[in-house]
Parts: sequence; structure tokens; C-alpha cells
Amino acid sequence: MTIPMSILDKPAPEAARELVGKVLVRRLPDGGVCRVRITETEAYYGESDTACHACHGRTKRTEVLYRPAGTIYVYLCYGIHWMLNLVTGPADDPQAVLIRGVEGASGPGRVTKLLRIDKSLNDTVLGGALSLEDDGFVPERVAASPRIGIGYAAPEDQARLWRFTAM
DNA sequence: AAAGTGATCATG
DNA sequence: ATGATCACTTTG
Repeated sequence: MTIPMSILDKPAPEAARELVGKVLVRRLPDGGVCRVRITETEAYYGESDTACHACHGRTKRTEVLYRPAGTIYVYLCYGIHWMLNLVTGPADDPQAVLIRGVEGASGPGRVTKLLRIDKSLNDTVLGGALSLEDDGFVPERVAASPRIGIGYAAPEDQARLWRFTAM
């Protein structure tokens, strides 16, 4: 079943937690379809979250984060890896969920490699080349832990348990 | 443990 | 125009 956009229309930490176990559907330009279950996510929660890209306000790059829930945010990290994020919450409130892992690919850079996602999906919306489905599966347990790779953030933000992993 | 890799953003 | 900084992966 297609998921109503309401799963993303809530604070990023809640959305991140609920997205674990859902299915990501990638439709390629050549007609191919790839379906994978989300196993790991992370929440980035607004300008007050010093780990969030929008913590320094609007820039050309972060503008996408200010869009409505369901917008796709893709950016290049370390010159090599595309990171896939789903924008959550109301417009003008920059929040997103990073897809860190799916079945068959652990690590955000590998997820985008597997699904052939790059900058061309940035600032598009779910429902076309990429969409979400719910097949009724419920993870046995979802663990919460600190986010990865955010050593630049304030200690209290580093400590937040905004990484969610299916167990 | 460390390099590889390039867009982005804040400086000048 | 230049330089620092990365929400990572792979290799040794």
C-alpha cells in the first residue's frame, strides 16, 4: 500500500522512528523498479539542532529542507557519496530524515548507490521516481542510539537518540 | 588508521 | 579566488 504523506508530516524524530520497516520504491528511467525495506534512519530536527544542515539558516543548499513534508533532499558528502533524506514537518521548518540503511545496503552512501539515487532527485517530491509503501511489516524492535558522524555538533545534540535501527 | 573526492559556504 | 569542512567508504 502507498503510504499517506502524513507519516512525514510530524517531527523528524517521530517520522524517523516510524519509517523503519517501511518500503522504499525506486522507479528507474528505464522502467526498472527496486523495492527495499528501510532498516536504519536518522532525524535532523530544525535550526536549533546543531547537527542539522539548516542550523545556520537558509542557504542555496538548505533551502530544500524548508519545503513541505515529502520533499526529497539529496546532497553529496565527502565528494563521493550521495545522501538521501526525506523532508518532514511543516514548510519553513527545516527537518529531515536521513535514510542510513535498507535491506541489502548498510550505510547511507551504499543506499543511494543501490537505488541509483543522485542529485537529480534533489528537490523533487515523493510519489514519482521514489515513493514509500507500507506492506504491513512491523519490526520486532527498533533501537534508538546517538547519530553518527556529527562530531561538529553541540554535545547535547550529539547525545540525542535520534538514530533508529531495526533489530 | 588514513586517504580519496568534489560541492558548498564563509572568507577575502 | 581560496580554503576548510564535511550526516562516508574502502583499503591497509
